[in-house]
Amino acid sequence: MVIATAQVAVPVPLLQRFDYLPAADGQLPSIGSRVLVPFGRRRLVALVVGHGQAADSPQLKPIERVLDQALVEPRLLELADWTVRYYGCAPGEMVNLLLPPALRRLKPFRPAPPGRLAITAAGQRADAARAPRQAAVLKWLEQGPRERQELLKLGASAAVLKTLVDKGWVAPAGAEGVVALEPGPVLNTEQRLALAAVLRARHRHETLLLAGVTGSGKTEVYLQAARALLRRGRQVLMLIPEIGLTPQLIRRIEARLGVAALVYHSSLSEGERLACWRSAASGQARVIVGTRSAVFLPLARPGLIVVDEEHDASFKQQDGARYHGRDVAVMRAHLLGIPIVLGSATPALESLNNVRNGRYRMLKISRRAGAARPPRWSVADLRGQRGALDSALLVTMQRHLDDGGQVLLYRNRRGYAPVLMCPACGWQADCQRCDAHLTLHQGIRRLQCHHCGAAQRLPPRCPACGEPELLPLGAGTERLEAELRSRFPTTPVYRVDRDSMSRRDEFARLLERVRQGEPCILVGTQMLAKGHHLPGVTLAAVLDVDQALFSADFRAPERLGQAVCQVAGRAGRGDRAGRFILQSRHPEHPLLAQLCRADYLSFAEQLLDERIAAGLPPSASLALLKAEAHRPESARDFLAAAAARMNEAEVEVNGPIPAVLSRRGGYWRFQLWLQAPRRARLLQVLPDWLAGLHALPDARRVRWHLDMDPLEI
DNA sequence: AGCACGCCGACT
DNA sequence: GTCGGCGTGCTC
Repeated sequence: MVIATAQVAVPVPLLQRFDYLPAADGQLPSIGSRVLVPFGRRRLVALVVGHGQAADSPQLKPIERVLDQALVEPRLLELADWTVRYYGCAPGEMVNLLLPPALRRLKPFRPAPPGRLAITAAGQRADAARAPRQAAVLKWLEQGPRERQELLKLGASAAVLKTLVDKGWVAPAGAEGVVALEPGPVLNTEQRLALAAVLRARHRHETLLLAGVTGSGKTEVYLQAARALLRRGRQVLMLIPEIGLTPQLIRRIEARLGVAALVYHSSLSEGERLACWRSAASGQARVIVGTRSAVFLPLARPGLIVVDEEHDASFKQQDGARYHGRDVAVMRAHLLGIPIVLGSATPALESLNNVRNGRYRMLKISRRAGAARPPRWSVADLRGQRGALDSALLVTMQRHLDDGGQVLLYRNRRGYAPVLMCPACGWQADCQRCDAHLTLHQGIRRLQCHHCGAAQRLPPRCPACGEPELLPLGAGTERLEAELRSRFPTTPVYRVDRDSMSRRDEFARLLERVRQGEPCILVGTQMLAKGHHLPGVTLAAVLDVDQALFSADFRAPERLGQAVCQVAGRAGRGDRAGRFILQSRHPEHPLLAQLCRADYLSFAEQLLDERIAAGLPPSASLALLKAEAHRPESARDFLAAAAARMNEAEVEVNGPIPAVLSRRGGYWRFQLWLQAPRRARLLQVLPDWLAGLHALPDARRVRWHLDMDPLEI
């Protein structure tokens, strides 16, 4: 006998859905319902993803309770389903993708009091003359939203705050509605054309790649497009790579669009995430800015998706469901039938390839906004130089500082020195658990492994031979900072990296100070290069590009070009001309010549030709099966068994080969390359193959996962 | 992933 | 005599 069942995605790493009988009331919950199900000896929060029929069998259990009928709308379910199938992960991951943590808990979630409070429109009209304590709070909030903690410190009591929230005079910041509007700049011709193209697509799906040089005012295009859709009552979702500078972005969006913008990312508290999730689902949140996980936020009236800095690798999730936020966003816009704008000064080759094959439309902005001009480029030859800084660069720096300019130096290595060596016996400080050197951090007198986090005190002498003077080799940002301080004693030197900017507002405050315009030197890592507008910077330099020139990773040239162009893009964004210098010991390297000769887009088009010629992504589809184990043979044998089971002529299998970092955190890492000229074919054969791997005896002894469209090899 | 069951070594 | 190590089996 067959009976009707609910197909349920249960959050376990198994490749099946599970069938359940209706709950005690006999009704099957509708698709998208959040349910509580018995699972083994446990009870789990899960999602109904389908209805079906199954042969009646004693192993079928009834759903214990329906927590929310039809909580997740079908199109979002479809998106999550596409994601788990495309990336080869367990259907149960859908639960993690679709529900905020608060709704994945067994216990009903008690929302914590909101972090930031703001006065509402009703609160502004309210007459609280008879309630002096409430009036005081309203007065404080008239100057802008404040932290709850801050209000309590000022003397508000929790009871007063609760009363105000209950009356609707005060609300969690972001839900308060209209903010004062600020006029924006006038768009130039290219910006207007880009905006017009986005607006033409407003009733249908189209992927628009907004390739605008650094400083070209891409954000302004997003904002005006967003405004048009907001006017039609639609919501706008904007994805950004990292949360570093969201407060500034939020302020700008609110000031220009006159509506509250909500933030969604994983470092919010569970309560805040839930509030944002609900607000997005209800349609109350008009603009939502978030990191990749926000791509799965429910939207009542979606109108436009924007992915800013679409080339950025942080859109790729590196654990759990390893999805690419940009690519899922494109799929979502497709399912919703709405336009999506991918913006970048340095688009990913994947996106450029999609322009070539007609899937995306390119919108170019080739000139900077306002009066700013592109910086002048040159390469400095580091050969024969003793320190990490070329002497000609130092002279140029001095000249720019004397002229009242600011200098920005990029070095992609934090710490004092990447290697610590004994000059007597050749010993080097290496990580015990990784195939890597330890980085010297002089300030805290420690050696740190940047791959596994291991740290130890700085040894007073060589552990191998007793030599007391150990030699730091190479220079990270910390050493550069010290060297710059001694060479420019009267100029402020600011270091920007994860070590020096531990608190988020610290960096924001520094940027604020730098924008005052006083001459200074900024030295830092990625953090410094990403999208900041620093009009006072007239000179920017990349201090060492050489390791990228000879990397084994086929994406290294692309990443190098992106980093270089982003750093160059920091120079000359104000009214003064900018200068950009690349330091290298291989100034004649063709890649550098190519980069300097052309703009990023021609450089990238050429790289794309080379990739296509070599049959590498994005022309071919690539997936990596990555495995790691304490014993190297376990990982290698597992992958070898996996390789033997792939019997598809169209899928080329390579490996197992050791990963670039062959040992990390005590695990030996290997990978198997699966490459196919046609993505569809690869996707077709993967599910059965993966299911077979789960059944392999070694599958439990080895940590492994599939990485579809890997960015890190 | 959890969580149980099960079968072998050092402890009150 | 038992507490607990982790191998392996199962989850609608």
